[in-house]
Amino acid sequence: MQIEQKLTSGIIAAVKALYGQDVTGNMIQLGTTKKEFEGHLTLVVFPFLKMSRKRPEDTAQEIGQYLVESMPEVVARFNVIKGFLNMVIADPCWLSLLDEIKADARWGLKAATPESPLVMIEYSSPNTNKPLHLGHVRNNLLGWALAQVMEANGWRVVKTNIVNDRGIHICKSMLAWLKWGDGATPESTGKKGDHLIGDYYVAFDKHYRAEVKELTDRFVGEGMTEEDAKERAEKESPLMQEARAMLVKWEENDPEVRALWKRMNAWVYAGFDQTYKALGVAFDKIYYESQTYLEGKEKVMEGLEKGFFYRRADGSVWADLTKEGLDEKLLLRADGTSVYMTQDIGTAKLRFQDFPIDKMIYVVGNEQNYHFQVLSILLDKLGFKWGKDLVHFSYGMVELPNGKMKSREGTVVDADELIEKMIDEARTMSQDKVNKLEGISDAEAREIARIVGLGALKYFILKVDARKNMLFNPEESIDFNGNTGPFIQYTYARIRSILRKQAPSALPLHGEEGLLSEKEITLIQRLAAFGLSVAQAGADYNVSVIANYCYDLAKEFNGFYHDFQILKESDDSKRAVRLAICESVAKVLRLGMSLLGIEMPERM
RNA sequence: GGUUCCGUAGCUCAGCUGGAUAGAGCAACAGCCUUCUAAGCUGUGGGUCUUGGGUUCGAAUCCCAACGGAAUCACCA
Repeated sequence: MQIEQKLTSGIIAAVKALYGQDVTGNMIQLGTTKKEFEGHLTLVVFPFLKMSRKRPEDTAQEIGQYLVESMPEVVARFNVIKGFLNMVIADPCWLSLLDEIKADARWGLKAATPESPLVMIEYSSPNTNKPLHLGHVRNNLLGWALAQVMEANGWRVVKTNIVNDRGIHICKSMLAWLKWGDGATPESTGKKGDHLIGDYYVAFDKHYRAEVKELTDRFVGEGMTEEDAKERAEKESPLMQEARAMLVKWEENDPEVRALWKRMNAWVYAGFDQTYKALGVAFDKIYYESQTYLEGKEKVMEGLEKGFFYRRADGSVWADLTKEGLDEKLLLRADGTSVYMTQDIGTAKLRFQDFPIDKMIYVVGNEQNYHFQVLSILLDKLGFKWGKDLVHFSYGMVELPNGKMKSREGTVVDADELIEKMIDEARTMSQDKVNKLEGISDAEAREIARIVGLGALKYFILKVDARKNMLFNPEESIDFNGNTGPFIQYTYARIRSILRKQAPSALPLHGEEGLLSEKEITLIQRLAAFGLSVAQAGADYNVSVIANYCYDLAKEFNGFYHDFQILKESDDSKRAVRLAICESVAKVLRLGMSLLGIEMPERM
């Protein structure tokens, strides 16, 4: 950083001295010099041509000359190609920069203070009627990583989860369990609670569809059209009617239904906790929809009084958003019960009571873009200061080679199974390389496989832009070579192996010419840029920036590792520099990957 | 139809706050382990950046339009 700053003020002085004009910071375009040219930093001089009234080449030449003369300790020499001024930065600058990086344990990261603005991030938000799948995995990993990135940008962060623990879908599982469960529990079956409940949800669906089909056929036999018959069958299905009756009982606080509900939800939570723990995600505050779903009404009534909303003849309450280019949106049904939107308003109210929120980020799939567009307008109207600028961190779907995941067709990729499979594959992989893990206990080997397997999975998901739909091919998607989590972990493990043999010593800060190679300077330059990636990831809500940064750094380091000796370098100064680079690369890789929630193994 | 998002190598993706000859990985082929961990490194082949206009000294990047794909437009959540 410091080098760019020095250069910037040097350039401002140069233009002033040469052309007698003031330049603003944004006219100064300093970039990394392309590999095929000599130099480290490049100034684009086109913006200055109007001041110099000279050809690009001459302008660049003049500025370069001025810089070399005025600040030789920074700009050692330069060359000009068209309108580009390529500058070679003097070695001592790089050395002191490396020293700075080495000394800072949290290089590139900002720290929050009690006065920092507070951002609440909602993510995960599961239904309690079935286990988590790959879509949830993407949500959870993104939410966690985003929280880390915001923290690294100096925000105070509250991670929250709104659990959808009530509604007809839960009743379906409950009913199925009562009918066909025969008292099965996680203990009696040895099944994870969420999977057990999921099984009954599926069972309900299966029976329900059979029932609907049977009824439809009967109605068709009685002369109805296929379409009408199906509609009637769905309406009259005894199973569905039973489920609805159960929901009514639940809302009436029926002790028996409530007791069963609590019992079954507890099983699911135990299961979720296990999956969350395996994924390495956690929450600061969990809200339950059963406790919040009534909260929104008051706010809606308030909006009604203030004339933001209106009431229809049947008593239902609506928001008219046609002026905003959207539709009219229902907020309260005619019977006074709330809908999804109302609940989100209520949750917002509770959250604002609990925390002094400056910014709210919802990590929710892109199928709900419209919902959040509306929610933002409504919260703004209702006076939430962060409503207008709420962020819907909208991520794309995970698709399988044959299309979308569909629970009905059994094409859902289960989160627990996937995690287990990744760890197994990492284990198999490392067993092919026994020589490396010699003398390692079985427990350690398992821990490494866990770190690497999860690293592969997490990196695979987080390296792509969250907005895009992504393809997951169970057979070939998750690799351990190339642009992958294990590649970066492996780079880290190799460095750690070196550092175990020799710790870095103090740097020679005024090395003689030729102490640093171009590869080393490139690495220092890249290390220095970590903070920029962190800032960009935070500003754009784009965690993939961090993943790509880590990959580039690891790739760059591997080239260096291949070409240069480190421990065997006989020149003490050179060895000290190389060890410092090793240590710094390892540190920044660890920091970067930890923003993604990816752990790093000391060996693998 | 309205709204939002996406379109870059055979495949999966970077690059998008305008800058030099558009980059990685996978897959294919050819090399590199008696030397710090080969989950690595090096090389070869592979591109009308969907198309057409516009702005600019300069466009994959910004603007407009078309085409192609996705999501959504529920008294489900």
